[in-house]
Amino acid sequence: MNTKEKIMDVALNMFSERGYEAVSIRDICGEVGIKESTLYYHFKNKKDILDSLVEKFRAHIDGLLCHIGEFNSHPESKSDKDISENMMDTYMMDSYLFDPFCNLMLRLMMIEQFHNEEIRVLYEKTLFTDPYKIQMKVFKMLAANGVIADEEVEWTVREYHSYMTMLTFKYLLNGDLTPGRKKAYKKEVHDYLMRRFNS
Amino acid sequence: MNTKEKIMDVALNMFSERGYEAVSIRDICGEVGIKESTLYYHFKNKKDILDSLVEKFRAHIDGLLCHIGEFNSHPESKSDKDISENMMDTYMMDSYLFDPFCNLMLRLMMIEQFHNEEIRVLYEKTLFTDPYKIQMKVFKMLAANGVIADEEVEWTVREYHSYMTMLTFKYLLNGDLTPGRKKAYKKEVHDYLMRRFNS
DNA sequence: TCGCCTCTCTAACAGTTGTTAGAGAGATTT
DNA sequence: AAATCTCTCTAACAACTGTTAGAGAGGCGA
Repeated sequence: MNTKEKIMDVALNMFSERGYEAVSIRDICGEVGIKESTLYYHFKNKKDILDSLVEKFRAHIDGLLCHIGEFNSHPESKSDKDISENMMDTYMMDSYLFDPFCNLMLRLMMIEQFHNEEIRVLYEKTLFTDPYKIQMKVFKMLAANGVIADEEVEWTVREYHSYMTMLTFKYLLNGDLTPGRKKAYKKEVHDYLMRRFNS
Repeated sequence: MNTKEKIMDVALNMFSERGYEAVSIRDICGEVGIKESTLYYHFKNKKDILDSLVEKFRAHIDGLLCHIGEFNSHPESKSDKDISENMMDTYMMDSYLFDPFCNLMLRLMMIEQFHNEEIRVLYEKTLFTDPYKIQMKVFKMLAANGVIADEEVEWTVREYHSYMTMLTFKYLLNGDLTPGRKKAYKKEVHDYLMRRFNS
């Protein structure tokens, strides 16, 4: 990890805990182990660090969404049962909520969205719009395979989406992401899936 | 509204948009129209403003929860139908989510919870634990009145709670609380209630 | 009228903020 | 060997931070 990456890593950790404005250049440099002027060799100003993080995040989720799209068009490798059990907790929200970079970016976006419209739009897309779209895609596929009825799709997706969103805010975007909270999240997801789709 | 109240009002508006640390004493005093030293006559330091807001919020929700408790013990004044339609969107979450003071406090708590354990606990209680408890109480009453089956109560509450929580984050705690977002929230609540309990 | 209480002011403090100019060290290219 | 490029440093800047000492003005009861 080079200096520029180290700066972004440290900055994200600090921004996601205390907010962008509350973190000083000296806080970041102290943690990285460089002088302030060195930071200005890699970034043109403080805002540039935030912009770079947002840009990196965009590229990151574009990659993930693209990967999910590919998976959806080649589902033959798995049985229907596997899809309903496995896909949901492996390929949908978890992949970008458990990932440390995405998780910290979401925290940062949760803080900054109130006074930064660009971040607000990205925040809404990442937590609400995109997951809903992906989940809709998956459930439509399940309906096409006869696993659930066509007319149930819309409200099944809405309920599923709301449940996962609530669990995300309650366990993954609440305080530190401790092993305990991760475990509680996984248990709740499992309990919901068992009751809703395996009974 | 006296000076102290004006300071708290302005401070809450600024804290809830930019976060506690990002707002300076001079920002607040400038907006209120007083000199910095005057602020220190009313508050012993900056942290004291935040603490006073949290204290005021605690008293505020205690009052609301108490009021809901009273209402629940005198339900005779309404018919069963009224309860299932009216109580849900009038007495449960809306009362403290639409209220401007509570809404701004929740935004502030959303920002500060990541580095303030006291606020994190209050945040979790306000958005997750308390609403779930209240909703459980209401649905148990509905079950006692034969409106829904006893064994359905737990998961009905879980689903209802998750749906309302998702809508809260999506519409009431996302960007400015515009009339448009308020209206969209109400429409989604109405659609959900119609489908889930009136079909 | 006197002193007291409540509230606001002017003026300043030491420390922190984002940012820049310019120099030096090491590696790579000419 | 000379020149260039990449990266880091020292040292400073003006503006801003939270906070305080102390004075002044208006209203109150004695």
